[in-house]
Amino acid sequence: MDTIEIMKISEGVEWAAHCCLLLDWMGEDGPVSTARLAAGYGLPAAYLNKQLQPLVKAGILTSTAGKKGGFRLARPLGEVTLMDVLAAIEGPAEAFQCAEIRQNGVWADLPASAFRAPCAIDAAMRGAELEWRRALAARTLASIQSDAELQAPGLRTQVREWYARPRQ
Amino acid sequence: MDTIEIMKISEGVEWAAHCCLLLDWMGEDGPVSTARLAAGYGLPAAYLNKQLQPLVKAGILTSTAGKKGGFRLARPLGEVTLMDVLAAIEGPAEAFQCAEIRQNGVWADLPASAFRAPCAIDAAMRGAELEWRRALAARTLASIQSDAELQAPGLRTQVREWYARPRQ
DNA sequence: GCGCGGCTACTCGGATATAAACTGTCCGAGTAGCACTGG
DNA sequence: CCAGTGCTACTCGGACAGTTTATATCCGAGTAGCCGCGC
Repeated sequence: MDTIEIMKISEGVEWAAHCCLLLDWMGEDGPVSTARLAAGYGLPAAYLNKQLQPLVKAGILTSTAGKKGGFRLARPLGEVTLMDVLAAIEGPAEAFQCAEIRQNGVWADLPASAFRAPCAIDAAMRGAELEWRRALAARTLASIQSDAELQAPGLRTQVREWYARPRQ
Repeated sequence: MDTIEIMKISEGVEWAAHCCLLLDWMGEDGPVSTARLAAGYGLPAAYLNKQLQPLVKAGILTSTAGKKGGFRLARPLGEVTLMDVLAAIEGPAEAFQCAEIRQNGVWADLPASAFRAPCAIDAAMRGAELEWRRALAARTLASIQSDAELQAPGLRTQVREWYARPRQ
């Protein structure tokens, strides 16, 4: 087994996005607890809870404690982008971090003016990453939900029925 | 200190890109050993060697052993893109890996036809990532080198002089 | 003088430790509902 | 019957381990140059 899977985005991003969609579908029924969310996707409940916490801090979800508590959307899905979800979990830092190694050796003797302009490699990487972030920011969870419902009509009621049915 | 720096791209990518540029500048002087490359950027030599190995396997560099051995560019910088370098080191896998968690719980009872279409979240993430990869593939190392030389004219000769000068 | 053989120094390449991050689990503080009690 | 109060069950939130990945280092196989020797 030699599966290469590096530069991986935390799976928490996928979990969080799915949960946001589900929270919208279940929105009228009040908060949904971590246990129920996890059951709906076959995920470890405690870890899912840990992954959703940053979304609360980011203002995407609200959490209520107590007997009938759980998570709820803090704002409509149309105002939440994939970029918001990813930034909440993975952090705002960029994927490529230039260490300015050019200043360590060969270029150490160059005048400081040579470093006014950013490293050309860094600039190119940042530019490409910006494209990525722009595409993510242009995509709201509402549009994704719309796509999902288009692929499988009646998804909303189906989900609500599944959750209404008593779990074994 | 709580600096968030996740979803990080391996620093080997930056090292490799810089080394490719330098190998082009030094191209006429024969192979450049890991030790000299590392000295030029203040990097750990053994680890840099480890990072450059995938570039050899990817056909970007060629390595020659022996007394005056080292690394050399396998093809001109105009035929090497940032995407090539990143794919060589980080692997060809995509950053976002959809685990299809939708099939685990709520949607388990849906007919198989509902899963013919890919997960809407996965589709959106892949689309954004594709933009990123496209931008990286459009950028050759030659164009980056051109930018660097534009910012600091005479860089080529300066680098060659630094390497010609005996190290202390 | 010239060719050849052995030697040496240096190279890459992979196997081996160490540190960091991600993944997963557990328990406690706190709260909202609810039942009970007294008026 | 109704309001107040204490209790209980359930929630999130953060503190605590296990496992994979990234980082760093070291040593061996192998090669190219070079020196010395013999012809």
